[in-house]
Formats: sequence, structure tokens, C-alpha cells
Amino acid sequence: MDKQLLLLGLLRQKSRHGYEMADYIETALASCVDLKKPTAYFLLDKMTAAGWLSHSSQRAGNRPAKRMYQLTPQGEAEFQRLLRENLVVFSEATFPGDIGIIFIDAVPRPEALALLAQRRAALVARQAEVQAAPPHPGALQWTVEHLRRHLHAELGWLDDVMNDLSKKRV
Amino acid sequence: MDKQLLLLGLLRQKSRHGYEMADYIETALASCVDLKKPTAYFLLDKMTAAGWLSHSSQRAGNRPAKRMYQLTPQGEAEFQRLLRENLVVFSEATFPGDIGIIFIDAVPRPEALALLAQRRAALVARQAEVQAAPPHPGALQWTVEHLRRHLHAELGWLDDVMNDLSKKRV
DNA sequence: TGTGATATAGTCAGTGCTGACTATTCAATT
DNA sequence: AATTGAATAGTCAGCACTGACTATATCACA
Repeated sequence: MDKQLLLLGLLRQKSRHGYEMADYIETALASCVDLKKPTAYFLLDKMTAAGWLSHSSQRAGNRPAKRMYQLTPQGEAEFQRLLRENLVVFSEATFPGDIGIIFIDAVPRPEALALLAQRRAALVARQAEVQAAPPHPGALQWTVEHLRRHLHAELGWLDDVMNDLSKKRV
Repeated sequence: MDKQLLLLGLLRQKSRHGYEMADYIETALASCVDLKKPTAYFLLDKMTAAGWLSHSSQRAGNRPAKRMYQLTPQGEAEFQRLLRENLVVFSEATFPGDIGIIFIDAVPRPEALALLAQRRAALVARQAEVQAAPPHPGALQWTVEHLRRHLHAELGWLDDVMNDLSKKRV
């Protein structure tokens, strides 16, 4: 439902067309949500069928007709409901990378450290990228800060793991 | 592929049957990986078909026949490959809870704070649960520590968000 | 002797998502 | 005039996963 919430929220700010939203999400919002174009179209259709959205063809400028979506009153109600639902719950992330850690003793110590060093490099690169990003407007800043903190925690942990690992007697 | 890696890793330690693994994963490993019983059986079948696993029926004790799985040499090779693949990449988590944050201004300030307070309570409860868990053996300790740190970062961030929010001029 | 709990093994339809593809119109370039 | 690229709108098969269910054997206990 979170993806629906996102689409509803974007449409609530102003009418938009599918391509615009999908593109915006895949670029500007890529760091905090995962939503691909086909999914966006699919959900837009679904929510239209459910009466949460209406759309009107509209040609702006000289471009091909766009399908502009907007919230219906029911859509607004659902948005309010989903938003509250989202705000209440704490949803724990899982870390697929931990699975490798569990079995790390199956690979020779030096190689394991080299592999983790690569992981670390990717993490640091990502950190730099987030740091360099232009300031985000409004509440988006909080999500960026969220990401920053988790990256920071991640790096600290990874360093400790590598440290432990390099010290550990075989 | 991470789930496959997990199953392979468990089978590498010793032969096991499906129920045992699914149960172990859903209880002991629930914090770092998400894998349900039907998925486990499905993947076990699939990997058997691919020649990574073999199995033998075996009745131990008086219980119904168990199907004990074990790695084939090819399975061991795949395990090694998947393990390295997993160790190298840094995979970023996404936070569905951020979507609500983005649109938080759509709900009246006091209500928003109350909702986030509930989220916070859930987070704190989870923290206590993790803290109270019995010490995990071997490399599992690292994954628990991983979780601990992220929960800690999460709490710090959430408190800052709530603080900002309660200060913010309307 | 029956009844329920537990250990084991599945199955299957349905959901949510996406990769990879097609189609159309216009602008820009050659 | 022809070609390419980008903005827009989709479509669809297929995958990964799971909720909810069935089946069977044994054990504990009323």
C-alpha cells in the first residue's frame, strides 16, 4: 500500500501524468522508495478503477496527449487513511548482506576481507553521493537525513566486523 | 539468490530437512532474513532439480519420514559463488516508513506527533526484544549487532524528526 | 479409546512487481 | 526529406513469494 500512498500523495500536491511521476520517483526519490514505471501505471489504473483517481486527456504545448490524473474525494480519503497507517507502524528493514556474514568463515580470511573491502568501498561511494546531492525541499530532507544516518551506522558496523575478522585467531 | 544462499549455507553445516530449516529461519533468523516455509520448499525443490542438492528419505526415531537434503559438489560450488557475490555488494535498504514522513504535513501537527509516538513505541519495544534475546552463536552475533545499531540510528532519527516537528512554526 | 497437539511434508492459487517490449508524436539534426 | 531522440503511454508474460490450506503419523492425555 505504500506505493499507492506515494502516488496519491504526489497527485494531491498537483495533477500529474504517469510518465512524470514514474520518472520523478525513479530519479529524485530512488533513495527512499522503489517503484518502477510499469508498477506506477498499473497502480494508477487500479486506483482509477477503484474510484480514487480520475483522469483527463490533455494536450499541453505541442506534445502528445497526456493523461492527467487527479484525486477524487474518495482518493483523498484513502490518502488520509493510508498516511495514518504508514505513520503509525515501524517497519523493520532486513539486510540481505547479513546472509553472507553468517557464512563468512567458509571463505579464506584474506579473501573475505578483500570482498568486504569492496562492499565498504561501494558504501563509501554511496555516502559521498548522498552527501553531494542538492538539498531536498521540505520533508524530503528528513528522508535524506534518515538515509545518511543509516549509511553512517552501516559503515561503523562494517568496520567493526572487518576489524574483528582481521584480528580473529584462526 | 540470497535465500538460496541461506539454504545452501545451512545445509552445508549439516544435512537437514525442510521443516527444520523453515522453522529455524522463521524463528531464530527472523531478524535478518525473511523466508517462509512454502518458499523454502519451493527453493529446495528447485535447487534439487538444478542438481545442487540431493535428498534421501530417512525415518529417524518414530517420526514420519523426513526428507534429508544435502549439498552436491555442484551445490557447494554454487554456495561459494553466491557467498562471494553476497559479500561484495552493498545493498541499500529502503524505508517504506519514509513515505509517510514525506507527506506528514497533510495531517494536523498534534495528530502527526501522536502517530509518530506510536511508531516510536513499537521501535523501542523491538529494541528491548533484541536486547533481551539470548546470545547468538558465532557470526550471528554480528547480525544482531547490525540490527541493534540500525535500531539505534532509527530511534535517534525519529526523535529528531519529532522534535523538529513539534518546534516547527505553522 | 478417542482427541488434540505436534512434527513433518507438501500444494496451489493469487498477489505484486518488473524487464523488456511496442506505439505514437513531435523536435532537432542532417 | 529522412532519421534520430526524447516525451509520453502503455502491455504482457513471467517470476518470486506467500497465505491458507491439506495430509499423515505419532505422542500425550483425558
